[in-house]
Amino acid sequence: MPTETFFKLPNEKKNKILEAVKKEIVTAKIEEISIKNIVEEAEIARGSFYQYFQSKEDMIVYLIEKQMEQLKQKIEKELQKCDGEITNVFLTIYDCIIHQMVKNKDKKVYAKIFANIKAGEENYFLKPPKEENNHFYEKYIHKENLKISSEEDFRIIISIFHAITSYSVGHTIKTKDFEKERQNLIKRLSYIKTGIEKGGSNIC
Amino acid sequence: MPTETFFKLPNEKKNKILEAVKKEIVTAKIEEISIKNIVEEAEIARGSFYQYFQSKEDMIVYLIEKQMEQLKQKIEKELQKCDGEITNVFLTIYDCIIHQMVKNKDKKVYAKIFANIKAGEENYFLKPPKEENNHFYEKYIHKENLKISSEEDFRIIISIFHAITSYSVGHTIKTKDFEKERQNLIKRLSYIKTGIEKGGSNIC
DNA sequence: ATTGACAAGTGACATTGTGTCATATATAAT
DNA sequence: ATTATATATGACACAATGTCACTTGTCAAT
Repeated sequence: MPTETFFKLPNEKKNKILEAVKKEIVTAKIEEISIKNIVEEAEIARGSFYQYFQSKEDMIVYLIEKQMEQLKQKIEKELQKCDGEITNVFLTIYDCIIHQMVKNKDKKVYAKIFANIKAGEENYFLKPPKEENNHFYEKYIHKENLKISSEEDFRIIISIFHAITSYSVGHTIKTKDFEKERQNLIKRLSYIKTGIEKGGSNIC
Repeated sequence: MPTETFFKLPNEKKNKILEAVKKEIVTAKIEEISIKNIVEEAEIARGSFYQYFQSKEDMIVYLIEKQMEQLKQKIEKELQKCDGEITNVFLTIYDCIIHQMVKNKDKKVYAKIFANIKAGEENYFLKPPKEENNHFYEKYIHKENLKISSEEDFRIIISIFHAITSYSVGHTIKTKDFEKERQNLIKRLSYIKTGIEKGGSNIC
């Protein structure tokens, strides 16, 4: 987390710094992000940077979490309108993510973040389904049509959708073929649905 | 790729260098891998390192691909013994990967590699199912029981299994609860199977 | 055995970047 | 006006990278 000093900064200055950070994240490879470039761009002294952030890491993590918080809000907003059918829920989530990477003011930042999420890392946008997170999904997903006999089963099903959605996002970044990849996701969801839906035909 | 000079090196020296690289990969955070440490450990001059490798990147990529090649061979060997049932194929792949991270001489290297695979990156062990790769899977997977009406469908199904397996590997690294995560994967595979299998009951 | 030409090895060096700290400046508090 | 406290600064010590002019080793041709 940034220091109190940083948060007390006049908004204009704070924004100038954050914009400089974003510019650097977008421009450089993640591992080559340079504080030097950031302080030059933001027109602050090197020492000041360290008055605001503990370290480079600290700054990157803060910015990522900030962006992900915005994404999460967008997702929640969209999910209000969703019918609760599980495949639609995850398609909505996918659409939100892609929207941020295509239409958002900070689209390049989002793209960079998503391209750099690691397998063994916490995954901000869709947290892996732990107990606490379950009730986030419970709010939006109708469970009646699911082949589950326990909370555990529900968690497993969520994790399947989570994995497929993440995978599709990753591929979309790689191929940049948005139309095609969305169709592929729909097909994947459809396949899974037939398995998890009682009775189960193959419509999406 | 390393230079010709590197490949011409006596095996002993080559190994000493590779072991030094592995040690550094295991010890340091991926983005903090230091050539300084490597040349000290391997007892070669800094300049020599650059005679062998184009860059740090080049060296890391080479080592990762080398390890992944070994993994791939192990996977192929195990798949020979497999019955061709798609869930068993992917469970076998998962088991091979976990085996490398638990029992192999270079287990820590594998763990580090898998923990650092990014969403938007090529994924060495199980390449994303493109046309060329399909026939790798075709060799080992029986298609008769799958709900497919085209090659495209087959690819989609493979990608689902691919995503689930990757996800499970990622989680296993994170939780380190091997037993539990394997059970979870089996449940996931079982859920998916019911969807892709004609008729489809829920046995794994 | 000597030569010479090419391959391999070396470490000092220029460059770039990091995080710190003593000092300077601004702001608030009495 | 004076003191205290918070914020800003950039020079500095340190560390790592990649390069290059130079040394050393190898080996075929004479």
